[in-house]
Amino acid sequence: MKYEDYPAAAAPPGGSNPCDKCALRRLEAFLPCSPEELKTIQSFRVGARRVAAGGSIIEEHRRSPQLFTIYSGWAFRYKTLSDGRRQILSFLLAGDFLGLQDEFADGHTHGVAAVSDVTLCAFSRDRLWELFHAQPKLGYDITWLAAREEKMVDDNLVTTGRRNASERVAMLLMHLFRRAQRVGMERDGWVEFPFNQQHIADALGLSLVHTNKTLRRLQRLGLYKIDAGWLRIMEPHALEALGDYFERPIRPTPLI
Amino acid sequence: MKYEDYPAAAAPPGGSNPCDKCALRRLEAFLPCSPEELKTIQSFRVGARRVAAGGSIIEEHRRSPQLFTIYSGWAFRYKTLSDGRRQILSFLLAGDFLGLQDEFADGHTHGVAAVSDVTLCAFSRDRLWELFHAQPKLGYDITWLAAREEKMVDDNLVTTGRRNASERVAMLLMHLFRRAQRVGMERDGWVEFPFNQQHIADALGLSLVHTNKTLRRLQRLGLYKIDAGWLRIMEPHALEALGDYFERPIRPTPLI
DNA sequence: CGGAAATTTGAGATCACTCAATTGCGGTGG
DNA sequence: CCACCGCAATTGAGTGATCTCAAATTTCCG
Repeated sequence: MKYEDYPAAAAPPGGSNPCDKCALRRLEAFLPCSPEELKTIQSFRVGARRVAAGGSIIEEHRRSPQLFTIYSGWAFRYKTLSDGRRQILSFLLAGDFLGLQDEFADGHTHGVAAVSDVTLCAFSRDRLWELFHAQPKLGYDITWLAAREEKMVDDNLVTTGRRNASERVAMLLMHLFRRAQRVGMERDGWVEFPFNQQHIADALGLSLVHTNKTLRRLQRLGLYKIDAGWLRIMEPHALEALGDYFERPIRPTPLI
Repeated sequence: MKYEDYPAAAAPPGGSNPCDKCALRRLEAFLPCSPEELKTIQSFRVGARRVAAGGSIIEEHRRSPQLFTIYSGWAFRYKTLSDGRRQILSFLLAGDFLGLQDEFADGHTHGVAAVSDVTLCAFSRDRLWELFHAQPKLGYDITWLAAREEKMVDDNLVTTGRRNASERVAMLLMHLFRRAQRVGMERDGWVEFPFNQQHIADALGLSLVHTNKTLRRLQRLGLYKIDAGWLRIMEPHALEALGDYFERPIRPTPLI
């Protein structure tokens, strides 16, 4: 695995001292961070990266030399079986930290791909241990993020294992909407929604055709609207009840 | 949440200085640990707990005041929907660390129940942060364990989302066998297998009846045997190929 | 030995899948 | 400006895997 295999780091978003000025840190969704921690994060950071919609962020069977925090855009983690069946494990958006699993498993974890154009902050994997050592608090925070991500996968597992098609779709729409809302992506009740039906099918463990039919049914019931890549939830309570999924207000989380 | 709600800690397995003498630490599956780390772990430890087969280790909607490492026996993490449908998220056995998710989510994560009789080492949740602070290496190890657990849930999600019934069963049998083998539970090719078909169905997202029929089919093909609560894999290659699941030798992991 | 729980089997219903064709839409070249 | 292309979305039809219901049968346990 060589660094050169990766595109050169682009200019980090936000100028020369980006972590200070990072727009994400102004959101209520994220916990404040001491100047000292910020400095450590900054030194851990090696640059930014931009991946076009549809592009690959981490190859499925390769170990990325970097860890990332998503700055903007939607991505997803996935695994494929040898005959091509694909399962999306979870979706990622601003503030999500990725690449950690690779640290502890010898490759063969999961791939990450961009749905929309994605901007990422890149961190040096080599210095991860150093980070834990220098600032135990940041280590604790990373554990926090890992636990939070696992909780999301747990939820998805319940969905594919025990919910029927309508319930799955209802739950996913609410889940994605709420998460986007949380990081300030809502505009007049609409949220950017760059997913196609194949993404949804692969996330829910359904076929493309059945996903389409289910999506249409809920749309005809007036529960949600999708227009030109934007999503609006018309009947949040109905969708939550249908999916038996009640997202409680999420506590602020750390931002690395 | 009061401590009194929990049964009093029983005598820790292994005597008065158990972490030193812990039988698990002699296994190749676990990384060695410096005397200093061991001392910190020891001080973090508040006792042991024993839960009878079928008993509850962590209630689904309550925050456990303790974290645990499994010392012996099989357990599982699960979630239930409001109408009672249950999904098993993952199985736990010796060396697995549990209760971490609760640290970062306000309850409402998952329940943990014992399949066989289970013995656990209990740790004080209050002192978790202190542990990260005092021994960053142990914090790093806990993150490692969290990432490893997430990887298992990822695998299960692929299973319920994209594998058919036979593939699911094949993959689960191999998975459980290999994990038990890894921590020294194999005896003459057999491994203790205290699960009933409802457990398997709930883990795989199948109905009980269909699980039974699938299990029988694979058994009639001579791929495995179950006898008096013990499992033997007769055709590992066939099961691995069927499940498209090839467990690679797992690296030694930390043991907290 | 008796009773409860777990397993097994059969039968019919249903949800989700596959195959196949059509429609809608944005982009592109003439 | 329009015909044409490719991809995503949509719809229909028939199939099949899995589910539910129901009833044995076996195993476990007191």
